[in-house]
Amino acid sequence: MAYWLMKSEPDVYGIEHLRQENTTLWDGIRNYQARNFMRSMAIGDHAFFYHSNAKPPGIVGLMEVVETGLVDPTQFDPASKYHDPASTREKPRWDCVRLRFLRQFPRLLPLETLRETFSAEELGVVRRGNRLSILPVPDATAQRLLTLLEA
DNA sequence: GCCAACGTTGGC
DNA sequence: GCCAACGTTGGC
Repeated sequence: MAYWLMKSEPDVYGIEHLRQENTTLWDGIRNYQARNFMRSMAIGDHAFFYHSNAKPPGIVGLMEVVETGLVDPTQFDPASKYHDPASTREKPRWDCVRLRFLRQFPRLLPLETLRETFSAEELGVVRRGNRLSILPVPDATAQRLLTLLEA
């Protein structure tokens, strides 16, 4: 089972929303590297929920991948900010996964603490200027994270 | 294929 | 508001 880190702005879609909905389609990803990471996800993988553009930014929860290889419907919707006129139903460019709420941690683990604890190799999100909204988390890092988040 | 200009993410 | 770190676009 692999671990991932997935960013979302809490004002747009935060852990509270997921807790209420139980599952969500992680749509709107328009970066090929992030898309390719989603494509390599497997059902049962776990993902850390990261609040970006938050005060402070940090990890707040844990999710489970419950469906993979889903077409992102927003690419066909002219009213959506994620509309992609170059994408066709025959050859969709963007896809997504479905995630299920597993838990919300007792406290947010701030980026500042992550920077003090992990190198950029151990946890890519601590790299300055990192813009990737989906990142793989090495297993050893994930285990240390879970310990920190329980405390 | 190169590269300058421009756009986006996201921390601070 | 600023800026770092990219990704994308388009002229050539």
